[in-house]
Amino acid sequence: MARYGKERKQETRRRIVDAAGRRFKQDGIDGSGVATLMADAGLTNGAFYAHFSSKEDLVANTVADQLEGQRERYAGLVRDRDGMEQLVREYLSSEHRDNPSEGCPSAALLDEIGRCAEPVRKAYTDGTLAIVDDVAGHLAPEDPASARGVVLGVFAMMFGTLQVARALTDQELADEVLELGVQNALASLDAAAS
Amino acid sequence: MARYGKERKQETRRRIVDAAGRRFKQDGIDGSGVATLMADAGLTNGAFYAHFSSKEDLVANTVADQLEGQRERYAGLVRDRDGMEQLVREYLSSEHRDNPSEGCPSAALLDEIGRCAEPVRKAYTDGTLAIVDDVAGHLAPEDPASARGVVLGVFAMMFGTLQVARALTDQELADEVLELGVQNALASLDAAAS
DNA sequence: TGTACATCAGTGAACGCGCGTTCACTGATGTAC
DNA sequence: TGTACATCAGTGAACGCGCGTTCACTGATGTAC
Repeated sequence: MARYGKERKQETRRRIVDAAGRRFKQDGIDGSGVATLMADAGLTNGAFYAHFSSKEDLVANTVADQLEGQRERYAGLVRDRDGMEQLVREYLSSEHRDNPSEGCPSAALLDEIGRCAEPVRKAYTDGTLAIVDDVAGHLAPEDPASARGVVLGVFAMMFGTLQVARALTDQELADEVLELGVQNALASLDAAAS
Repeated sequence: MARYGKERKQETRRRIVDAAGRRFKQDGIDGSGVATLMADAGLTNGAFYAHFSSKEDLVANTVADQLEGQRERYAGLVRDRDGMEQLVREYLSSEHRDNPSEGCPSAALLDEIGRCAEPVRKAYTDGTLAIVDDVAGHLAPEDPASARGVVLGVFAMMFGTLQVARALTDQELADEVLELGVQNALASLDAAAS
């Protein structure tokens, strides 16, 4: 099955990383086995080690890829206040709450990432800071450095809020928490922009 | 080894739940095996099913117990503004960040709890609302119902902030995120109290 | 008071299963002649 | 142009191990006589 052009292997690797991103966010990192991930990607377990040196290596690459995907998703929204508001409202929506596998990796995996070894946390730190710097650069173009902490704080708030909304069995209360989160996030961003 | 008074079995159960709380917060729920938990409690694996019907049963009971422990810890602090500030500063401290096994179960386990079956999420919902109602009742005694959402929002923010601080490899940045979180939390609580 | 018995919390080996990882093999392809 | 060969991504069985759970057994105790 080999001796295709080298881009063929890259495409397969991409399929594995995409499948892992979705599966991790749905079942957790510890909750997703290598054989399942490979089946998701349309392959058998043995092929895994032609692409990654270990499961942890995949986790680090998947975290980086997921965050880069988020950054690109946000890039178009982050250019003006209306876009920022749309970002916040989409993030703290019942659709996002109910579809973790298509959503934000931080909301789905953050406490597990915090328990991972350094390479995974490094990938998380770099990927998150790339997003935060993007947002801070548009929010306060004259002083992005000082906006960085504020933006990271707003994201941290949104991560926790979405996680709480997912854990609560009282859906009405979860909806209320999301809506209050929207108000808080917008207020913080508006304050930082002025 | 039996035929002790019935409080003897309760003490053993308590040891298991305490050990599980610490171990879950350190290694995650999926990352903690029953045999390890029982060894932590000074027992062997077989005794587990004399106390719990399944691992999930233990998880639900441990989540409830951990949150009740948090509630009691907060009860003394929540009575005035100085206490509230102390609560927030201790929560968003580097000590808490660096010692998850002795800390808040929400910060350590929230995304995993969100993936659990209904009984666990119900235990989480009830335990968290007990804390939130305690705080809201002291923060706005004349209208606790309306403060409930605000307080839950502030806690959600603190959960996400501590998780981010744990995941970042840049400790200085993590410290900054914690300090900004303190400011945000206090501002929200003060606004709700007025 | 002393002895035989019933209780049942806790032991530790075993169950089938899925985990992460390894490896001998396959077979479709690009290349060399 | 046609054929033999080298490549290597992917296969699928197997590795040792720990998982959650079950179960026959143990032995310290409270109770009955």
